[in-house]
Amino acid sequence: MDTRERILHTGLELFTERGYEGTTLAAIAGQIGIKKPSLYAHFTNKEALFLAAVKKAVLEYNQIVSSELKASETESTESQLKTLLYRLAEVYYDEYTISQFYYRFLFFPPPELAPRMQELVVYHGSIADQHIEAVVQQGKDEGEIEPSLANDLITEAYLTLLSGIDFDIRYYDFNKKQIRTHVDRIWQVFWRGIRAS
Amino acid sequence: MDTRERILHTGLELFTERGYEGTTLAAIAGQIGIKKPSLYAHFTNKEALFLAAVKKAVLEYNQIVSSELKASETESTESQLKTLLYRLAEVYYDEYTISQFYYRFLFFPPPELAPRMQELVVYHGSIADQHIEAVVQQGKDEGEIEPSLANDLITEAYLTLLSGIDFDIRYYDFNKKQIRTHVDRIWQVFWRGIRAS
DNA sequence: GTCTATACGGCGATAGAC
DNA sequence: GTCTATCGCCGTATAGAC
Repeated sequence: MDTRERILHTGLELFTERGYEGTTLAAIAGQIGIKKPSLYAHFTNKEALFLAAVKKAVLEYNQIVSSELKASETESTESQLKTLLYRLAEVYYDEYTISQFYYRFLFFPPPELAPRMQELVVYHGSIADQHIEAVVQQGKDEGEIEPSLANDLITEAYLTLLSGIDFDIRYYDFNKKQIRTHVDRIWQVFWRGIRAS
Repeated sequence: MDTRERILHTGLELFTERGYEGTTLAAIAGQIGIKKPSLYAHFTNKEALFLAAVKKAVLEYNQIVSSELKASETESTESQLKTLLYRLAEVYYDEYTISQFYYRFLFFPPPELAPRMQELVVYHGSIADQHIEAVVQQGKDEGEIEPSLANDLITEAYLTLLSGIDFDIRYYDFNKKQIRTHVDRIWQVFWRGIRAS
């Protein structure tokens, strides 16, 4: 990993933990074993460093989500949708820094940088949307899912469920095992809500 | 409102918008028309001011949630649970500063203050838990809700749905009308999941 | 309880040698 | 590309008059 990458990597960690104003350039430099002024050989200033970290986080996070979506196997629709919930929830643990950074600054950006950050954020929502709608349609074709419920309605509910799980992980500080149990439990209600009657 | 209260009020606003390190004492003082050193007549230092704001936010937020819970009327179980979702979601808009402050610093506290903050946070989860379980039980008694689903299972799913709505408001930047539509839509799936078959 | 004046440190950023 | 040295500014916090 070259120096620029090491700076971004450490920057992501520290910005995640301490926020934009709470993170000093000296701390970033110190953690990778160089001095503060050396950073300026790689980035024009603190803002540019931070925005480069945002770009990296957005790209990586979307890539992680995409790869989890693609990895879904050809199981039953129910198990496919449920497995996807596990996987996307577990991104929080397996890619802790990226996902914490992503949500921290998506929800609470430094006000003066918010305009320039929005250009960098490409909503992955639409990618997930399409994928889930396709699985839902497959579930209908196979007679597993209630045909009278519109695909986009089911997808919307599913994504809100996913949001809720994401929220709960942070709010209740669930560990990986607790999250599995949590997903298992609420899935019973959700599946009952969309399965063919 | 006395000066101490005005300081806390403005502090909540600025901490919410700019974070702990991003908020300066001069900015707080300036916004209420006094000078920076005057703050020290009311709080021993910045940390104490912030922790007092945290205490205020936690108390007010829990009070708001509690009063929304108590306000539920004697309608059908379905409409009662659905109305509660609207109300709790709309707290975000009606009490924007308090609820943003609450979640910002619950999820992303200044690391050095996290220990002292935890003492101040009393989870309102258990209050909501009990209330919702009672409504669920009532729904079973009246034959509206599927009796084979455990009360705590339904409550857990309901609260995750609420978390998801909270998350979506912030993530998609929904306005009040969009949130009503969103809740209406996902409620169809959730209700189908818990209603008596 | 508010003010002016000021101390003190740490911040982002630059200059210039190697 | 990294360093030492240093600048200028602004942050929290204190002293002491009114």
